[in-house]
Amino acid sequence: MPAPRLEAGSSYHPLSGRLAYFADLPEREFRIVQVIEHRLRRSVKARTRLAVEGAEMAPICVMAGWAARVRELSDGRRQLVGVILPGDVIGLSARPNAATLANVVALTNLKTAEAPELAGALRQPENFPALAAAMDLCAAEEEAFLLYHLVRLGRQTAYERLAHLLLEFEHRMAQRGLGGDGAFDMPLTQETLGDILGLSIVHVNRTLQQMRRQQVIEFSRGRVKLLNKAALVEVAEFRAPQLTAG
Amino acid sequence: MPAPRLEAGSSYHPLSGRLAYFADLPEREFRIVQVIEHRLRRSVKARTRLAVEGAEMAPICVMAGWAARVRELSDGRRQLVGVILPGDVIGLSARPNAATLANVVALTNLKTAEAPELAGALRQPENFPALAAAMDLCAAEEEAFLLYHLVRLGRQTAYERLAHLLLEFEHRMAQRGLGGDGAFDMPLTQETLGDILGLSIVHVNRTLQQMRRQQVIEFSRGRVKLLNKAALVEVAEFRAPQLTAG
DNA sequence: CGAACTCTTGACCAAGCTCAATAGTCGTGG
DNA sequence: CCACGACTATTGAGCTTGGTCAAGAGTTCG
Repeated sequence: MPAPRLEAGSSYHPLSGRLAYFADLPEREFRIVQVIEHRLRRSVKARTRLAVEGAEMAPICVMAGWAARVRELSDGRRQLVGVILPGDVIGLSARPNAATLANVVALTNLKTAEAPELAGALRQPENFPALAAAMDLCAAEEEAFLLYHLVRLGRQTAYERLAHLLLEFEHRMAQRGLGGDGAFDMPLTQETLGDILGLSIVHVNRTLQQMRRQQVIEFSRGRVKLLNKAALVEVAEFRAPQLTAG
Repeated sequence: MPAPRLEAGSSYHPLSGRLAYFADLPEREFRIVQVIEHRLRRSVKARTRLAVEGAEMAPICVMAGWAARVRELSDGRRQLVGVILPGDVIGLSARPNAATLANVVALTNLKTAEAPELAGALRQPENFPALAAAMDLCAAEEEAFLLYHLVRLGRQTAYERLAHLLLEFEHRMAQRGLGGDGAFDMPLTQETLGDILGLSIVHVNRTLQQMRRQQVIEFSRGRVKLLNKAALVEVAEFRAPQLTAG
């Protein structure tokens, strides 16, 4: 696995990057996030199972590397039902004893940090109003991405699916201060992209080639550059999630 | 639209049927549910839009009829990202000002009842512990169904998708006291099934015919009977969601 | 430096789509 | 209560997107 490339500034702190996107945290609440980000990080090897479907788990924040929620069929087919980027938290639920709904596996080597404070804050929103609100918005955004995923799989062509997925990744990475200007690290194999997009590895390859030939993307050694974002937005009908009413 | 067929007993009360499945509500909390169920119901015509993406909305319980969460592409392709059955509540969020994430449309004529009390209970779980817990489980179950939906669309064949969907419906309908013995009302056109399953109307038809020929299902005039549930479970790899740890 | 992944490309195949035509159903208005 | 119009279901024919199989070339890491 390629070592995570480090961007300027906030990239070391993807969790606070993400939460800051959703709410302005007052000093007292921000300190909780800092505690998590400075906590000793655990190294996790690629392919390790981080969570088991049906089991309970304590909240963990992914600080570096990518992971995914996975469902598998008995004959080996598998579908990634969610992609977890640096700054995402897994095992976070307002409800104690919540069962995890899908296995979670590390797609690359990871650095993780435990984050029990976040579960606590979620259960006492009156004490951590901004933090709880930001986490609620994170949860809503995750649901929005699930809906994106459904539309991609149900009604879009391979080309549209891939374009839409890349735009989602670009949006999410930029949000947490990783990448910018349409460029970001995407340490995924084409096989993994296939398991996300519901496509065969061969077809993922051909679709990538087509986008390269048309000069709308670059993608090599784990780094993506969107060369013609407007064209991608157009074909994929991508719109960033709109989470607040008004 | 066919008039909703009425089953024995709790079918008039799909909301309490559903909540009772998840928690034993003490008298005091159950009364809230009864208030909602005896409230004057509003008739909603098929195809009416019940919620608009990005807008805020007050909680509404569907008491009879089916609805769906929908995403549409500009060229007319559409994907139903969730199916709403009697007893399901839409617009329920712990967070005030929550934007709806997808349009909601009535698939049949509906009877609906406003349910603001549920939002209140969700925000004061200490006052309504059983009710809040039941609603949390409902929300978890809904997420589990979203994951089912992703696997169907991403990695299953048309036959498997349809089998899996029918089993999900059977499970959900039985849970709220509608149908039983593998039979239930499903007032959906084949076009709608296609928009759920990511298939063309023609292919839905052929797949249904195949199942009928094999005598694993009956489906006519809005009523489904699963004649060989074991076979369906086997091909679709269906497992009812497991929501609590331990 | 070799083993194990990963990517790439060609050739062929098939699940599922589109188009088209016909037959049934259902709800509504007269 | 019936007839009409609008949906809805069914079926055939031919096509396309994306899958499978296979083989070779790059990478990467121990």
